[in-house]
Amino acid sequence: MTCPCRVLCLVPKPECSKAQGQLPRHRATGPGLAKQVMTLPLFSGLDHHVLERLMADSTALGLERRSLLFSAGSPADCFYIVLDGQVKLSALTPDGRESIVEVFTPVSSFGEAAMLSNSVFPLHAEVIEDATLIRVGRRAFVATLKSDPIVGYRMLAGMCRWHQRLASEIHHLKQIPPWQRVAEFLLALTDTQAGQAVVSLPFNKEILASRVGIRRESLSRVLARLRDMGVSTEGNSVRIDDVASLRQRCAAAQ
Amino acid sequence: MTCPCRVLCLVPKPECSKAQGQLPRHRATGPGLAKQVMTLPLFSGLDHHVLERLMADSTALGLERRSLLFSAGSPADCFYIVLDGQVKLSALTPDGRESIVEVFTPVSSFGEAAMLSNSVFPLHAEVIEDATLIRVGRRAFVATLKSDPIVGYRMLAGMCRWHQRLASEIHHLKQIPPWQRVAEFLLALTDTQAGQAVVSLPFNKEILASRVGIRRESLSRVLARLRDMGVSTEGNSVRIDDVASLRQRCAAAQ
DNA sequence: ACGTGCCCTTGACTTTCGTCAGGCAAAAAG
DNA sequence: CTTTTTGCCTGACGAAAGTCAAGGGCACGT
Repeated sequence: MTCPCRVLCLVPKPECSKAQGQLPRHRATGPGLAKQVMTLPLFSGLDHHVLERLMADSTALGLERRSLLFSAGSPADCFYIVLDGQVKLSALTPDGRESIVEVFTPVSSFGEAAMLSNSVFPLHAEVIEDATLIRVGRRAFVATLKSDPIVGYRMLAGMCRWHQRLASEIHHLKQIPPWQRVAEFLLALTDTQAGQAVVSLPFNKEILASRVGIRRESLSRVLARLRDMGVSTEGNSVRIDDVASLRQRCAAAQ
Repeated sequence: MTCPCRVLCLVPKPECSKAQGQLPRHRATGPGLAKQVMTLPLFSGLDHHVLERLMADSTALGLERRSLLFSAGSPADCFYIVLDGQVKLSALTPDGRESIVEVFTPVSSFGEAAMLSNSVFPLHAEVIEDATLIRVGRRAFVATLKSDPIVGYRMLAGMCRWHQRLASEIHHLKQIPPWQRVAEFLLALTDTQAGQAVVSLPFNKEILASRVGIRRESLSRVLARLRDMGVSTEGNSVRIDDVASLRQRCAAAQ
């Protein structure tokens, strides 16, 4: 279902009659929501009022698991921001198997590429965990972008930083062995620098395996092997006995 | 050595006293050069005069093999366009081994990310085949970018397309077995849809191996295996006996 | 209570990749 | 002309990932 509050009011104003807190299942509203959105690489460093102009014809969506957002080939007249839940982008291989390209968790965005290129979505997008999304319409976004040079500049810089991340992931996939990718993934989930840490996996192991580029059976084996290094898993929660030592092993091995 | 023509004149004007044809070992000059530069995703769809403003304080470089363009950590006050030759971007792993992140061949650009992010280069850049480059200075580029909204918009779209390419490469590395990545790399080098095709490798096999994410020994074995599928290699040239059939095998296997 | 589907794990087996080592040919350097 | 370097191939071996198959634990609905 579509959120009753069709037009987003990121920053409530006196003349705004839209009720706040209507985003289904989502905690932040108003300024809090804006703050979350600003953490996106695309929007980093932009002013509130610019953000409002960019998202002038955006709508909020509450979607249930298995909803199809769009499929490959459909026209890209918007892009999406994930506030809650999870959305999976996948491609269908020629023989009909599905290959998960990416999973988006809060707070992230996807589809800008297709929208700005004025083309169609190249992938399927499916909600895999009941989600709250913002659907950012093309018109206002592009209009704002064209009217203010600084906006484009900031967004460009943000995209560039994101590119570095992608490039480094490519580097990882090529040079780092799977067990280490798993270990580093786990380490990236915690802020603690030494001693023990407990992290909870942001998604199930099927998808985690896909993220690091191995089969789920292999992931099981890797996790079994990591047990010898003081990493114990139980359901969604993972306990790392000695963060520093694991970090060191990763650095040393490679 | 630095090109004697320090300031680029993409489109020669009456008052421009710089001699044309001074770019070492490079064929195109003036309008031809501009045409080449415009093929970059970053510049796609921009006008000539905008291009000139963007590149106002750019210089041409002729560099020999093994020249170090920049190393990780040095301030990013420019980016580079490869007109001729090859430049390798690499990282040094903790144990001192080198890992090649990317190789840039004509016509491509690199370093925009670091420059626009106002930070430092994260990688080493080394010329691996005598090269002709354009060094695009930060000042004029950013100034133009900030003054003209359309420029930023176009560049953003270009970056987004590039982003799709990176994302798809990540997908490949995760889901496609090495021999198939090699096969698809070869197939991507030719336009022919059926029958025989002869392609020449754009770089040596050490680097090709690095591109597809395997060791050079493995590449040798893969190429040996591909021989059974009608792919014969001899030095830099590769002959594919039946393009269509190889394509089909790639599609079927996965 | 029972069946069903989902998620995860494990074992046995196959395939492949990485590593170490050796060797060959052509080009470059002495 | 000899030596060195460079690029490439190949064999042997071990480690590791993929594949196939089976089974356990758990939540769910009936």
